Amino acid sequence: MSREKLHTEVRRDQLTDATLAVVADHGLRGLSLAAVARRVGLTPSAIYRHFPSKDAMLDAVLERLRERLHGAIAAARAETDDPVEALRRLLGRHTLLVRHNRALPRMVLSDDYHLGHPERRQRLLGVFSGYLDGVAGIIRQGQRDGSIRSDVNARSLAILFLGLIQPAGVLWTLSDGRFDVTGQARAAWPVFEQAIRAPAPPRARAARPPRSRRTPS
Amino acid sequence: MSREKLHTEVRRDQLTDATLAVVADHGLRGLSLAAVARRVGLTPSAIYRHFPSKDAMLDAVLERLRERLHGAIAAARAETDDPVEALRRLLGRHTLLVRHNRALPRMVLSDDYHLGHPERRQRLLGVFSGYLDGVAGIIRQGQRDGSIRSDVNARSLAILFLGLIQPAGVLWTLSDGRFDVTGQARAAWPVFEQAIRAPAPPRARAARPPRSRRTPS
DNA sequence: TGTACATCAGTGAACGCGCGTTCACTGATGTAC
DNA sequence: TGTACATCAGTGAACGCGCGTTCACTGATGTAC
Repeated sequence: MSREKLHTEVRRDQLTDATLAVVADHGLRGLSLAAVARRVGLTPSAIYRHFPSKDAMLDAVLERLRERLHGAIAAARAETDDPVEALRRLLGRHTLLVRHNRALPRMVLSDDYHLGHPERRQRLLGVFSGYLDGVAGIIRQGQRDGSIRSDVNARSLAILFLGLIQPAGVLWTLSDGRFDVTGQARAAWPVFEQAIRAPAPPRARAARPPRSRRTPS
Repeated sequence: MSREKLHTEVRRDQLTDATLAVVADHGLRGLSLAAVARRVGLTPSAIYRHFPSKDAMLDAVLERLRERLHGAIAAARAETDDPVEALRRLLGRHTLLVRHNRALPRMVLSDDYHLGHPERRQRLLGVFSGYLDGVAGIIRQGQRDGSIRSDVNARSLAILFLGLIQPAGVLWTLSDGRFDVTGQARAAWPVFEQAIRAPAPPRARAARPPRSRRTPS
């Protein structure tokens, strides 16, 4: 057959992409070296020229996802100084990310990926925590400048923010793309925005606490 | 060895329980007939006396999860007439459900379970939708009696409700039970409650819209 | 209450399959002279 | 610019393994008489 020979860095990139594509189409269960190799136009055994094992290849894939997630946060922060607006943009970016990387929810949520690999679960938890830290950072900025309520800790609000996308992402995956993630994000955002805004604006009109009957204990 | 012979209904129950336990401990990837059989004290081939295939056994497991999820909704509704209070109780029940059924998030979220089985994905989506319908039902009741805002459709709010638990459940799974799901639910609930409450109470004080700068288009 | 028999939940050996991985090899590519 | 050689990305056959499933069988259990 005499296949083309390419440098290992190029192949590593191709293989990582192909892995993401296979996972997007067939899930982690359907991820075999044969499927990845087929997509790139190689023999399964050729993969071992570029990765020492299937696990190592999956690690490279996780690293790529980590970059994209953290990139979304950095981009959202760079675009504006208003923390609430940054969150709104991050929501949009994250929604796009999920839509263009069907493999993302599959890999992050599927236990197959990390069960039995304690160090990998640790890494995945790290990616998750890193993302939450980024969100919490934006929120803390808002709490400092008074635009975001301070009576709930930033981390809890960050997880709540994740709740804007995650269930929608799951529904989107389950419905095979028929569920309207973007629409859900658009509908849910104003509710979230209103919920996190600081109750009393700086220019006080009436120092009345929010309408909730129960005061947080 | 002369194992004890039990009626097939009893064994089916045992096998379903054992499957949930194996999935909880080792994930769907670690779910083998051998592991399930070992847990019950049987030979792998004995399972075929009670289920025609591994898939059929998994279907029975999903049915059990469906019952528990829907049971939580029914119980929450039965306990109170106040829709907001019903949601609060449902959150508590759902949290408990996740904590006692580690297999629940694993099976519902893991694509391994449904990828390549279109009819099963359909069923899973049905379970999901059924749950959301139940939540949306409670919300609609609140929208009718004026306790829950009507400017956002009930289904979107229901998905937002799911967002109270799902990311926490994922973190809980990833951290192997170290993440405090209950605490997160407790912190997030007041924010959510306040966000969904109808902006203007019936006894009108001032017909001013909420503080959001952007009006929903 | 005892006996004869049908039922059916159990066993264990064997199967075919797909998988990740290894290994000896090939031959294109880049480099030193 | 040509030649000789080391490097290294490719191949394909073969491996061992675990898995779901089948099958002939066994023997306990429940029932009809």
